[in-house]
Amino acid sequence: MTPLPRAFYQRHPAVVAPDLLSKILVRQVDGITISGRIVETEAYCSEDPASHTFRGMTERNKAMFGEVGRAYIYFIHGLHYCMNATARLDTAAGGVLIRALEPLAGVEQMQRARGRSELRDLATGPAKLAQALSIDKSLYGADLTLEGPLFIAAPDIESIDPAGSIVIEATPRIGISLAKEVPWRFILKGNRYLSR
DNA sequence: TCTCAGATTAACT
DNA sequence: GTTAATCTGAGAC
Repeated sequence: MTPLPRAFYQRHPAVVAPDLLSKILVRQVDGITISGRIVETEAYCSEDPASHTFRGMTERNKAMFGEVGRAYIYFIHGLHYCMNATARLDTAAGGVLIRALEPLAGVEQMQRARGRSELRDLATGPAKLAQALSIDKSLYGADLTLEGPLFIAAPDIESIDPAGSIVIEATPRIGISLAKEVPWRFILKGNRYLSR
């Protein structure tokens, strides 16, 4: 499992987001490895009215103004965490929201953390996957390019679907009130583990 | 398909 | 001080 290099994230979020599909999000905690295939992402940048960074830097969003390839984690609606990978090029700030995972390793740990057994109920949404992987503010700013507690890796060559049936579709983003028409949500079309 | 509770962060008045 | 937010789960219909 080799982490994606820093340069991967030194591109516009709308380029990084579709490229993150089929990559592996890895969480290592208490000697347990939890991982999942990324099947749904959304891009946000500082020129984007729907982004947390549109109105400038705050204590909460500062990660998206800093080094790329790090975790931006925020608390939403009073009880859920969501996770972004910071990414940008020629914008003041940017990030890619990881919205859904297909469970690979550590399924039992995910089931424990979520309190549910259904595979399709473990990480099929941004706050669900954060809960399944025990992601909270202690991982804010974690370096995703090093094999640490949280990183993103390219899949092993033998785990790539030989049929090559990967179809990426771009759609409008979910749960935002501005810039609703911008097609910056990217999904592996037909995957069973999308958030909807 | 809809509504609502849950209860932090930050923008806005 | 008020409101809306990159959301989920449960319950009404």
